Amino acid sequence: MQSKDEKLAMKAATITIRDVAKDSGFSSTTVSIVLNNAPLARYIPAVTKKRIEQSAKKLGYRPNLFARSLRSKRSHTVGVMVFDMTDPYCTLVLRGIENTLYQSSYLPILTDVHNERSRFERYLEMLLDRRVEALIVLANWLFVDIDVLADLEKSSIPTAMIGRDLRTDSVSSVMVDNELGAHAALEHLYSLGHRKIAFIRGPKTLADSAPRWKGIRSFAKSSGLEMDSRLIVDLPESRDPISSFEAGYKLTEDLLRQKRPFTALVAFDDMTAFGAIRALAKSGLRVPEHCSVIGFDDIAASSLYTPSLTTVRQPMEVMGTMAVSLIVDGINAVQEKREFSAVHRKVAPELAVRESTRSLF
Amino acid sequence: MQSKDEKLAMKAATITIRDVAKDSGFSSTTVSIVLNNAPLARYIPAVTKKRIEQSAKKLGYRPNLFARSLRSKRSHTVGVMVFDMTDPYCTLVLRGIENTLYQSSYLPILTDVHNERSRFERYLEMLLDRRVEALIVLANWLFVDIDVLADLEKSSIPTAMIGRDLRTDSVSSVMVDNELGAHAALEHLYSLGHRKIAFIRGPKTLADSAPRWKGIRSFAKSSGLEMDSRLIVDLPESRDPISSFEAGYKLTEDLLRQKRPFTALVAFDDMTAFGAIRALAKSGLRVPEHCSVIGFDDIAASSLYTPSLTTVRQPMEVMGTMAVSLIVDGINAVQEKREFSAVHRKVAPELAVRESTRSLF
DNA sequence: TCCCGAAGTTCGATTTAAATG
DNA sequence: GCATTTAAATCGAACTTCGGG
Repeated sequence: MQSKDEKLAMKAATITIRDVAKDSGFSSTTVSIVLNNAPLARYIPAVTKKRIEQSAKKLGYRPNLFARSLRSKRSHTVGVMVFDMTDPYCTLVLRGIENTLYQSSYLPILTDVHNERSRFERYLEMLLDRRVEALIVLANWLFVDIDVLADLEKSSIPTAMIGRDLRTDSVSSVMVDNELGAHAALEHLYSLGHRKIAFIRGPKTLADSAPRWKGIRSFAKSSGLEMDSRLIVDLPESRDPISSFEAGYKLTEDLLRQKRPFTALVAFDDMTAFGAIRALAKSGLRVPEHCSVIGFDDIAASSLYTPSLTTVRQPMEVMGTMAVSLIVDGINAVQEKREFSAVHRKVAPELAVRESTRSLF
Repeated sequence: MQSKDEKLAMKAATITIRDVAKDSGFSSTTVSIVLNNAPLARYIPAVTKKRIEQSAKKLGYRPNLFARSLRSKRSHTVGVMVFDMTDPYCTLVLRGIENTLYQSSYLPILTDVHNERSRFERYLEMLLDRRVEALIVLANWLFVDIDVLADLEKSSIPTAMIGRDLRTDSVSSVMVDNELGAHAALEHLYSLGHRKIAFIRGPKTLADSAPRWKGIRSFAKSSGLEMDSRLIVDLPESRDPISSFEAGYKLTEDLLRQKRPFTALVAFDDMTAFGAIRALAKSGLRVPEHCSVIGFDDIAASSLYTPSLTTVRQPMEVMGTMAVSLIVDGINAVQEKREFSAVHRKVAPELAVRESTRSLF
């Protein structure tokens, strides 16, 4: 009894292909062929097509995507896994992802892993259950975790990772060239006449730390710059990106207490730079008058800071776009049963010179 | 020929309920009942259950959600529409949404409308086609747009809007109490001894502007504070939240040029405050030594700024959580065929006193 | 009536195979 | 054989109905 009423109500609310068939006077097969412009549509006369299209529009027909996906095994959906949404680094990358996906008519399912293994696994399962056609992993601030990669590999759908370079041929990656960026940062300070330079390096376990330091070393070597090991400190390991602000503050205080003069400071990233600037200010040191500071990333806040922060910009929006185009290629390859192998892209950063560094000349 | 091979390959890759039925020796009906722990499962002996569960686990069975959704008409998915993803205001709200959704096993589909009508409409259509069970709209920095509301209303699924107060009983809303917040901001400055105060108001067309100004007026009236109309300026209308930084900078320069002294400045939001601080610095005025500055929102950058920004905090994560719990209630009501009407929540902001304001006493 | 299990229908669209003139 | 159209099978799970003990 109730079910009869329901059915009527449903019919009123949701128009199926059969309703269009009935209204137009053709079979649902023909309607499907016409509306999807399938190969067979070649044989269908224009009048028929018009009649069907009019009925569809009149009734406001919208195909049921569950039914369609059930048959086609496609979801037109992409899973996006972010390791920490509150990291300011994410925002622009996400916009790049969203924007490019939009153009390809895919929809992103966004998950935030909170840097937790269990969340990662549960989310991965949920996404796979929903048959996302590809995966984009934003591995900002992620510590070495081989297992994560293994989980990803066995998922066997096109996957791109942003922010880590990998040596796999199953997972693509998009990375900034950390070495180049750090090299450019130090070169910038050197060209402004700075010779006594302090360094706050990244946490040892963070993938970005080593290449950035390598870039620093390489410039120092080629220019003959002497580095004072007492002016080199390391960020502690932490799961929380905000903590690099606090650590930057504390480490800068430590540096100042040593009374070894320095005229410039290279921070591991922008957050660390902000912490350093705060510590300098607390000691009555102004940036850039008393000390130049340079960061890395160019998060949104950096250009808003007073002084605005000189930094090495990661082209985040572009990186998001690149990741999407990689996985879209992957999806197409899968669709056409072609082989495809992972691609590893390293993008060049760009020096953003602003107010926090000044020339000594 | 190819299809035969395909079928075999598929069978190997994707295990259906029938495979479990075959393996366990029971019918697919029984398997379904057991694995879903349906009401009828009461009657099924433990041995049978165990056998079926073991088969399912052994084969790695995962139910096909398309098929399930097709029958149940449920997607376990929620659409999230953000008007501008790059607005720093979004991040924490999104985390609140994600986090709460996670606990209810819903997945968010994130869309970024870029403040464009056409994108809004296309995305709304896409989300509805995917049968999202509810909608959360993050209407930060959105200008009055009646049509948007109308579109939302006719979608007839539970909808919550964050950042706008509405007078509808079809769309719920979660808002900060702007009036209270602005009142508290001015009260704070007044209690520190400030009497000559400049104001940068929000754009006239932005919904938040009027109530915030009302809060200012109400405190001024009750305390007898005199306001100098030449120290009151308005942000221009713009689609881009970053622009409030630039406008804040420019307007503060204008204020300073007037040579009418002021010891404190109330900015419409944190971005505006950052712009103001930059302009003050350019004129050699230090914050808070020469001028106190207070913002509104408490975006992530505010506590990282030097000086750290005193501001009125919107409990953004909580607001995200509230929106989710409203729409989850809505979903449950729909499921149980209960009536439900929109709820309008106004949450109290909290004054975050930091370094950018100081006492004159 | 209670317990256990299976056959068959349904959800809505796509596709194959086949039937018309 | 050709243009035009359609009945029937399919995708995978869930639910309704029914039968035997």
